[in-house]
Amino acid sequence: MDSSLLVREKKERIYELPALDNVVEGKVVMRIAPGPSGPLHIGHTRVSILNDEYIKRYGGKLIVRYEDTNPEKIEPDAYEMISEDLEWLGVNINETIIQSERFEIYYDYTKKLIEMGKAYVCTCNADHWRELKEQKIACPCHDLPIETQLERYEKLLAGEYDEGEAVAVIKTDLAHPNPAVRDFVALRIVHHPHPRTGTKYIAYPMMNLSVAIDDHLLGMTHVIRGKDHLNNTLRQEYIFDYFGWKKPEYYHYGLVNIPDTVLKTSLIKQSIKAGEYTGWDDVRTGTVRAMERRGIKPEAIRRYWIESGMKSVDIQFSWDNLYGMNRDIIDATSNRYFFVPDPVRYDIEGIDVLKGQAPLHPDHPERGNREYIVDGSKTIFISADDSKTFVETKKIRLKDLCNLDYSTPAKYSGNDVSILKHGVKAIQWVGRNSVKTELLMPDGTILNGLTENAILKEHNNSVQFERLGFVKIEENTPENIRAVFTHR
RNA sequence: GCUCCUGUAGUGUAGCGGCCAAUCAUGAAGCCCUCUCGAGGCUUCGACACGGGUUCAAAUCCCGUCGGGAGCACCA
Repeated sequence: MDSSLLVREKKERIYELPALDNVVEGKVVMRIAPGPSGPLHIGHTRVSILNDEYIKRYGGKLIVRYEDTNPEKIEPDAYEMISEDLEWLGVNINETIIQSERFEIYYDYTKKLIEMGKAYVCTCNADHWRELKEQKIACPCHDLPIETQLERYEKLLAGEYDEGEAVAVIKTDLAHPNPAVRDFVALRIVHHPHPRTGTKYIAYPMMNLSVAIDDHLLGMTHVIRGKDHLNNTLRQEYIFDYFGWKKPEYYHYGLVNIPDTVLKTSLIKQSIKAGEYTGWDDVRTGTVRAMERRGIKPEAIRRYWIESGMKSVDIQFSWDNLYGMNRDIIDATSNRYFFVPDPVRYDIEGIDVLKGQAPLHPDHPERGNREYIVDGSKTIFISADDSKTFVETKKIRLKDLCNLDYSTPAKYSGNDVSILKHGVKAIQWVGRNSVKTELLMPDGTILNGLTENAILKEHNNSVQFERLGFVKIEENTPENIRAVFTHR
């Protein structure tokens, strides 16, 4: 019997996002709708990539819509930062909309809803109103005549109410079994100045109002959002139904739990202010800018989210998986160099001059070599950790140079590579002509050390420090090298 | 409390009633290779939450239990 028949064929799996429903090729309109409270973080990249992938697949238009309807939570720089982040991610934006420029539109539609008897202006105490809702009871304002509602509405827009004194409310179904969808606020009063419109407006739309109106007006055909918006979708659908608008296809992906990462923009902002973080790109945060700084490629992030799909199950984000994908991308392009953290000096005796060479990349010899000449006092540095090993094992190999026996100074012990087979360790080293280097680690600490000077000719900013891991170079001068650790 | 979403290996994912003694990636372990703790090659580990149904046949359909998550904001 032919045993090869028993071997199962290995299937390559192609990762593809699920097809969208009701697609008209070339006519798909989708949006990314960030609140400009800070730059994007890794969690935001999912919806960005998904939308971008679908528009690339079907053709159409991707709109970025800044949802700046809460003046108290706006970071004025965020608009610019978010657009930079999206560009870095490779997300192609066709149109940009800013909601704070569209308040009049929201006011008009709210007025129409009041005229239709589908909205009211409520002057009740907020807590009381909420309690009534919980008991499925209409507040006294709910059923006032439309004329009264309109009068109140004019007063609301004109600023005759103070904060908390009045809100415009969309009627849904007070008897709805789901308490989350019963009557929701559409407009509220805020006196806090808006970074873009100042004090021009005091009636601020709530997201369910502005989102529903804009999704319709901008012609959204498909909407992808996190599962946390499920109830908001239900609320927004009331507005669509009242106006008889065609609803987009909605998709809700599951929540992403991102472990060991600071994501909350308000916290990051606070830490920056306190001088604890160096900025929005501080490597201890999960911002897109921090990813970029650490040498994570946008292609890796994209692949990660495509492979994760769009299911509504809650998922656990895995840095290991992302690093694996990133390693796939940068390994071939990253040349190898020796970096020695916490250097310990050794002089070598027993030979006049040492020569050696190492490939820039072991899998790509055509790229050439790093050439080594060590003479004079034959001074080299190895890391404190390796030095400890040297003291213990009495024998070590300086990779691509020579073997050493322990003593002070160290003793040259030939250049027979085969000692590696007998358990001797090959370690990285640098000579006197090495460059002072700071390596920033993901926990914010700095590893000080020396890097071989061949790195000065490196143009690519992702390289691998042998036996340590991949790093991204931020500064590369004969005086100083600054690098950020990417991953192993 | 009410409402909604959801349960396939450590993590993510494929599966859409028979092709499933369940895919792929990542991870972990081992071996080979390599002058890196990288890459590559090979091998191994590891999952259908549970209980009932329906059916000739269930990971796949139905019901229940249990578990995870979200919402019930004058935030987005």
